[in-house]
Amino acid sequence: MKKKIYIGVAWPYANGSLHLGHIAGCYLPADIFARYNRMKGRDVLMVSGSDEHGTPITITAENEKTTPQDIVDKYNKEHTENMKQMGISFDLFTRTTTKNHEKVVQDIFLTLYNKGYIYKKNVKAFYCNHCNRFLPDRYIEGTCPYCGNEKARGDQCDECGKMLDPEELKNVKCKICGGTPEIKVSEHLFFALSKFESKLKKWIKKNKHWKSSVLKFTENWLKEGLKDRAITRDINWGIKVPVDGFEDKRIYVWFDAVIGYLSASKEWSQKIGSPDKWVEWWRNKDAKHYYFLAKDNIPFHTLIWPSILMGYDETLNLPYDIPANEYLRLKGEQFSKSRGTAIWIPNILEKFDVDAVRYYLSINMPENKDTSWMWDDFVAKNNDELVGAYGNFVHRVVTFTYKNFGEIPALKELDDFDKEALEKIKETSMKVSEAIEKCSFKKGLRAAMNLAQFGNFYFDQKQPWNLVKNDKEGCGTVLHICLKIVKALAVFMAPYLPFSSDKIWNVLGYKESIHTISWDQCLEDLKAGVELEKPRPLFKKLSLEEIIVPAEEEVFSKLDLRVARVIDVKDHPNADTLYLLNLDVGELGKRVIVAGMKPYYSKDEIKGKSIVIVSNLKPAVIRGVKSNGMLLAAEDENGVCSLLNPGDATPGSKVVIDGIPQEPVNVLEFDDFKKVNMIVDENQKATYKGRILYTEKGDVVSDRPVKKGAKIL
RNA sequence: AGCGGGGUGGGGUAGCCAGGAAAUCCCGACGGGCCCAUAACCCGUAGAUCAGUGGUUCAAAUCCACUCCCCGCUACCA
Repeated sequence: MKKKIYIGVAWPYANGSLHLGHIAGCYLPADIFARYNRMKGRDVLMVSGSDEHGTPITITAENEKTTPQDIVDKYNKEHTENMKQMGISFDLFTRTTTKNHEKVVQDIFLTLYNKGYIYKKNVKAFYCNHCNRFLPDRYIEGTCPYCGNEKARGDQCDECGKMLDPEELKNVKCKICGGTPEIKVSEHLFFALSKFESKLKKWIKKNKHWKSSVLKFTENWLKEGLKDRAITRDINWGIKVPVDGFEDKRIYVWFDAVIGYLSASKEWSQKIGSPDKWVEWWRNKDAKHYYFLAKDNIPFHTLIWPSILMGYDETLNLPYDIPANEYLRLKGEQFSKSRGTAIWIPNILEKFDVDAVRYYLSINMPENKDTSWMWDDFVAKNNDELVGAYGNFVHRVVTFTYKNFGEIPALKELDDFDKEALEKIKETSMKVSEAIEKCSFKKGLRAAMNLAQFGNFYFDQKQPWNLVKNDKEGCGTVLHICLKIVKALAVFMAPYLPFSSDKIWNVLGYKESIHTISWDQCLEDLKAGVELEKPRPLFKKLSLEEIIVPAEEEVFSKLDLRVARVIDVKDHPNADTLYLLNLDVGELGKRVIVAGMKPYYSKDEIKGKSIVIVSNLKPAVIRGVKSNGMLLAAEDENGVCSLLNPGDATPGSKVVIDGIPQEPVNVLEFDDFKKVNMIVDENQKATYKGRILYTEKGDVVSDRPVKKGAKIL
């Protein structure tokens, strides 16, 4: 029987688009691994799906005035589409809202319940009689017992930063209706994680081949002792609890999502018409289970999911390896759905070839530490490595052969260098294999790229352009070897760059897809005489200017910078360094903003001044007071802080710069604003990208002398 | 400030978890070669006290302690 490889990939949460961080973190490595193993002749089963239950989705639905089902349908469709576009070769990408999944989850739940691994326990929680529901912590507001802030949330006080238990709050209110909720006892079901502690410890001892970060993380959790966790929630969006008396509750998302690994395997079996097929992966001792996920997901896969499996059915396979990745950041910031800084898959695929993106994500994969998506680096690696080294080698070889022979020439006499070249292919095959088997994907790619470089070297040394004139046979041999290298490269790159590899395969005259062939094909002979197709360049060069400049200026144009006059200054009631400024913003009316200028300016100094504000910044509550925008101030490397002075421009008038159109958005996210880097120049003028900010009355300058290059925030 | 992750030639990195001849690869710089190829490719040269200090050891980038700096999350960053 063929070796079985099971690949489970983290389930993307269905309340937002996928971004590059998701792909680099788990989908791409999983796909590389899957494609490689299929070529190695192993039976691969790779599954995942959208994670579609839980509170955040219900909140998104409320915000968008629609139903959870709509939200989930929308993102499941998008995720499915994006996975396909990125070339992620799932055997099944499903969702947690299927009947099958519900059935499997309930079965596991009930079994664990009957075995005593799930038990009832009373929990105190706030219940709103008016809304007729239990309130999650974040829907509770009350007076903080520590600092007296009246708007502390159930889980935390924004004023003093203390973590709270909802019961500690005084004057508790329901955030939804404003009514007064009461504490009610609610019965919930708990999963007895603690009962698995010793078993888990034993099991983990056997898993020394895990990545150190995964091992360390898990051991830390175990050290602190495992706590039983509530696995039911007082909401109505989720899987029904198959226990009497829990009709109003649902199974908690994290519990249902991990079970997707099993339920999806079963669903896949049904879909291919052999419903018991999943057993070959799950009850076969020789099958190996791999789980791909990002670091924030580690304990769910190293502790919780194994516990569920152990408790449910001892004969099921536990994870063999969990090569969790770190994070991919965008220029130092983490990719995240909740912040506006990500690069979304739907957008990026409009602009770039999939394989170019896959190449950069692969060569830059956050295998051992966080890495960054840097646009200049993306362009450099695309142009110098993918296009320059790999693409160019393939193209120069195929083009040259096509022009001079039109077909694959025969292999004749070999000299030592030729033999070395053929040996190099074998060697690379081993290196790439070994690396991918160990989930060292970067290493594998690099090994393949080295072969491309060697190919260029060989081609150069052999000078076929000279040979063709007086030794056509010898020239043919050289090209035959080069084409063998090209063929091998297509195989080695197939897991990483599936689309371009397929193209090369066809150019070489093969009719089938490269993804159906065996890895060992990389060493097999080429048939002389096969006609070549007319070659086209595989990859395109990119230019940084086209990519990056519009992106940043786009953000600047969203700003609505205005002149404002300070009418009044007060101390912030709950902060040492903050003022409340009452501003006159002309046509935009009057408003209050919070400003951290107390250490730098006295009240008298500020009062009456004209300043510059970002008027369309998303309002934020800062220590209990809502701030409607923020003022611009400069701070230099010595810590000198200065307001920006718009001269005697009228309140409400616009602050603009030349060359960038003004298209202010209604609400500007703070994260977007942060991307705009304005500085003070040597003449004390406020600038963006070397262009001076000005109003109808003249240039905006720094109120106090600051050093050149002072950052404006 | 709390938690987490890092600091290796100009930039980006590998190696460090299982210490051993002063260190990998890519880009960049400089010099040379080639002209088949998407002004691509090939060869050569320069360039690192492996953040700092102290310790363990016959031996440390690799182990331990402390310090400094950077980044992410959280926060009276607005």
